[in-house]
Amino acid sequence: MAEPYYITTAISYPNGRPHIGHAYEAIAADVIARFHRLQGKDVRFQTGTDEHGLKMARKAEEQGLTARELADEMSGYFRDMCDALNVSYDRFIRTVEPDHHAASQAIWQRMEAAGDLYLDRYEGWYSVRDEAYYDESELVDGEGETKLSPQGTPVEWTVEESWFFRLSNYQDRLLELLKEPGFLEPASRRNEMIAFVEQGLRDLSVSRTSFDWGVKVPGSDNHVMYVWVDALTNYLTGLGFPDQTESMDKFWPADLHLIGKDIVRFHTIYWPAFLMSAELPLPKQVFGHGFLLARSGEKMSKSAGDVIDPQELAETFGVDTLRYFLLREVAFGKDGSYSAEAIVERSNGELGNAFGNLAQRTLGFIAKNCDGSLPQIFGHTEADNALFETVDNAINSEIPSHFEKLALQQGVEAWLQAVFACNAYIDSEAPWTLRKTDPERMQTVLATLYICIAQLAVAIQPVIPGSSTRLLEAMGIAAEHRTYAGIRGHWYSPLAESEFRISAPKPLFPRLELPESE
RNA sequence: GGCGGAGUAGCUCAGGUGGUUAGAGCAGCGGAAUCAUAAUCCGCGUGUCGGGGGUUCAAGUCCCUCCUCCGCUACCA
Repeated sequence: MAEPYYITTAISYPNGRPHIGHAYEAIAADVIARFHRLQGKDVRFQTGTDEHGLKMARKAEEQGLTARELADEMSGYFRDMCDALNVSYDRFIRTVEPDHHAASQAIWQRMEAAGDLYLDRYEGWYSVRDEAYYDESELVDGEGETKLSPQGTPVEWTVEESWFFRLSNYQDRLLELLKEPGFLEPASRRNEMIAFVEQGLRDLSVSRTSFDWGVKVPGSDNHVMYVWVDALTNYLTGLGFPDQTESMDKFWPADLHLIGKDIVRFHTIYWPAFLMSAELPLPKQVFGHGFLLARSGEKMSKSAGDVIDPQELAETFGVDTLRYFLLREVAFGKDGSYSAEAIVERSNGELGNAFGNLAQRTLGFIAKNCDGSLPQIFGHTEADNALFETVDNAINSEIPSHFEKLALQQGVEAWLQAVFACNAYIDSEAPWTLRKTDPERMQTVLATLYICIAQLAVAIQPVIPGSSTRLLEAMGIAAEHRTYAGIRGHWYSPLAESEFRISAPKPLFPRLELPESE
């Protein structure tokens, strides 16, 4: 039975349209999911939207909609984005779905049974305008005796009945967990969370009575759960929790929660504590990726107002080009920047000139000079074997080990180096000269390239699935050979001896021009 | 304020536990080739490794200090 692998993105809060940051996370998760599928694993990949909470309720009110109507509309945009970006999720979850409410109430009841929930009062300085409580230390003095929030809005001492979670009970176990190497990556985030726990954990207010757009607290109908309690539970809902389903057995605990660096605390402190309380296994790894900044250095977020529609970017530059760019340009885990110039440069330089053109010149040459039949092999030289070794080392060792460690940028870099090696090889072997001087050697050189190109196309499938598949189909590579293991097998000679004929190839990555409007 | 991270070629960045002439990609310059999406290949870098001080036979790599930028410092998500 294939090894299971469960990966999730954070679920997006759809109080605005998807922006490039959402696209980045979805694409990165998709690349990881596709990579593990190619490794032969049984992958489950979940993404979705987190639709409860005060902000959604308020937004709906502003627009004269019910919260549900707004959620339905907005969630659709996120799903459309995933589909447009070729994100291969197994389930797109919505927290408004009945099974999710059931799952959230079930985990609540388990936490309650463990004695970790109690009813008390939450009091503090509340800003109506900010809809947030502030700590005494954060307040600034206003005119006279008044206190103001850090945003300068008025605050008043407010008391609200609330359920609390005994987060403080889990301090020691959380510290141990956070210190486990690998649980929280990249490591730069680890110290922050350790410091957070070490300063002492207060119990967490986990219900609200001031609005009702959320999951009802079992037995306390006037309370809805704090959105994070229900949001985090989505990772279980998708597997059928609380039922002891086959999926639960197989996929829980999750192998990877891929999230943005801004919500690391919720995933590495609150979530593990909830799971400990509910006596459920903990996720194996949480990875907090960085933010995408516009070249100007500003954060591409909905609040900044500089929303760039990812689907528009995909239409302008191509889905695969956008996917490739995001992985190649940004060191995974760090912040990165994007610009039309940078996308065009990467696409033309690496996808078009290096890889696309390699395929084009090789396949075109074969189509023109071998009557469309695949060339024969008349014994390999040292140069051939050196190239095979380079490519094999890339696809069998470097790329997988980098991807395994979520060093996605370096994985793509290793792939590109192998592409460069193929271009150097074709130049030094010069089949266009051999055509006149040594036709047999020419065939061997072309066959060598054919094999290497197919291997490179397979290796880069997770990143540019559409283009890779198109190329592999044009090359006659059967679906069962389009895996890391399959493409290293013995497929070339049978293919060459088959009825397969290659036709004149079409450019894989057309040359891009910089859009006028940028 | 406290804790943590970063400052390396024009640009983007690599450089575990200190050790031969500090590296890569892009851009730039020169050359080769002409199969190909005018794409490719080869060659070319005297950089105060943020400033200053120190330890050491030897420091980008350790210690001290200063400057600049960034992250975290709980109940919006």
